[in-house]
Amino acid sequence: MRDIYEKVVELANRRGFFWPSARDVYAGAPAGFFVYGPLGLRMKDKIIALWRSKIVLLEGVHEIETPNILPIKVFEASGHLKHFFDKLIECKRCHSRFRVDKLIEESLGLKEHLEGLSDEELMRIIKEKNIRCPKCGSTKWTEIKKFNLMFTIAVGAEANEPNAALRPETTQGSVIEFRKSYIVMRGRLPFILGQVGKVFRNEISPRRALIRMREFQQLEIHIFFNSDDPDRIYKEKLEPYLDYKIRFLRKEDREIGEIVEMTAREALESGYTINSLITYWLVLYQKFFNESLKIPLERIRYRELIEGEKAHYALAHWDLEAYTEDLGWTELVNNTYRTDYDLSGHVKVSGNDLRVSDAEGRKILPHLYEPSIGLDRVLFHELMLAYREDGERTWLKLPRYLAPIEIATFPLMKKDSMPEKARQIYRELIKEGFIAFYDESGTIGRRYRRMDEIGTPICVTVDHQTMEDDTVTMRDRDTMKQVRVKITNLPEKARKFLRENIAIEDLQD
RNA sequence: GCGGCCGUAGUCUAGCUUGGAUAGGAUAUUGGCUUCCCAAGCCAGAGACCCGGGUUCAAAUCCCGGCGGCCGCACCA
Repeated sequence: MRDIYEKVVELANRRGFFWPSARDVYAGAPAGFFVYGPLGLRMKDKIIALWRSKIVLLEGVHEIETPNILPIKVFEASGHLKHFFDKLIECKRCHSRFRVDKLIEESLGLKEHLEGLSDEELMRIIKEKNIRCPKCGSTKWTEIKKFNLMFTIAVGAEANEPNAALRPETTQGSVIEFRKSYIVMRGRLPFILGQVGKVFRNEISPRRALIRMREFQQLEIHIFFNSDDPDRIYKEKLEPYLDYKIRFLRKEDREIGEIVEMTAREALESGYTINSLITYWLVLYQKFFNESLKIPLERIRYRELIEGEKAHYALAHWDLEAYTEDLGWTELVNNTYRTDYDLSGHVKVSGNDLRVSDAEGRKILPHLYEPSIGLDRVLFHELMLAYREDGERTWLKLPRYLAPIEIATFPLMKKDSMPEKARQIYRELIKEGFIAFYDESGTIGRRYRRMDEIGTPICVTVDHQTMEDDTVTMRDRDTMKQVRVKITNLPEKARKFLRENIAIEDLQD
């Protein structure tokens, strides 16, 4: 099955998970922006809730919220400005494009970078040195084109020039608020901030639905730690997981594509994962994606990035990737060791001392390790991995606790007080905290299929027998099997079924 | 942004080559009949030619531009 991608996009659009923004009303609406419909939004909230319960709360993360708009100075300090305004030039013959500075540096064998030069100066070098296209050898070039990969804006009614930008990552908010957060929370190192937030990147060509968007959402953890003592706390925390196997695609294995399973102990002791802190978080996130988000281990790997692929701020960098037949390996989490790159950048540009005191009263500029989840990509992969069809029906075999509707209640027929009874059960389920849904339109079979298609794990049906003995049937989405239970036991049983990976038969009274 | 292919109801699609009268079908959806445990049937309703310009008596159809989609290249901090 190689067309699941398209089926999921179609289903998501048709049933209200997500769809392209503004397209129906304004035909030329730009790509890369998506609406989350009612079902998609619920599911997204559930993924966030799962992350909060499994990571944020357990790991002592202080979650904060920082603005989407930040002064442009911030991005000067973070290095984004320099790296976001690429100057590209295109070969007129073969249409290959190159970064102007790289082209000149590589053609002339220069070691010095040419960042300070103006467009005119760069063009003069290209003409004078007769620089050829590395691909086809032509010397005919277009003008230099600038690619602004950040959304800049003018804040203030009188501002004409851009003085701020939409953030391309939530990290900078955490970095510039780190010291304040540390003080108000009476922090000690390692000190952890977390953010759920929208970020904005002016991608050249957004593609593949939720995979590459211009506005998307990150779940970020920012761990600030003393680089002289990266094992503090984490040596003990890692202890129970030393035999846990982490799946790596190391840079030396990239050619053959072989994934190496390394125990946390091996990874740490060989120096590959640098310190206990990083090793622990690599373990934690692999476990989270496997055990909580239910992505099979064989579809998960950490891909080690090499020079040139790594972000400008990264000392070490692994992408947690997930495999699907349609999209291949896709990055879901950016795991970067950013050192003190960001903090020291802000110290330099702002002139402020951003160091904090440790327990012994020493001033420290902490290092930063950051696992950053691309939320939209995670949701999309959950849908792709859940998609099932067997010729008869289509269903989403989602982890039960991620389903946007948890339990549906139906009257078997629209008569004999069945609708009233089913509605009453529906209301009780809502009071019990379930996301419930009531439907009486169409035949019972059609209603089951509608729920299957959006991944609703349980369908409860009120039938003739209900009216006699106050029992209902509970139907399992995946097997279509039904058991009969007392209405009074329904909430408890449904809760158990949604939380635990048990069979419907185990709920029989 | 470049090259190739493409754009018709919510979804899938016929029609386009060779311009012509009410844009056809399937499915989903809404109301009614049927009364029922896995997308049954019948009746009725609503719903579309991506946007703009041009050629023409006449454009879904031909031409140009824009926007968007898919694949490849590039980009992906």
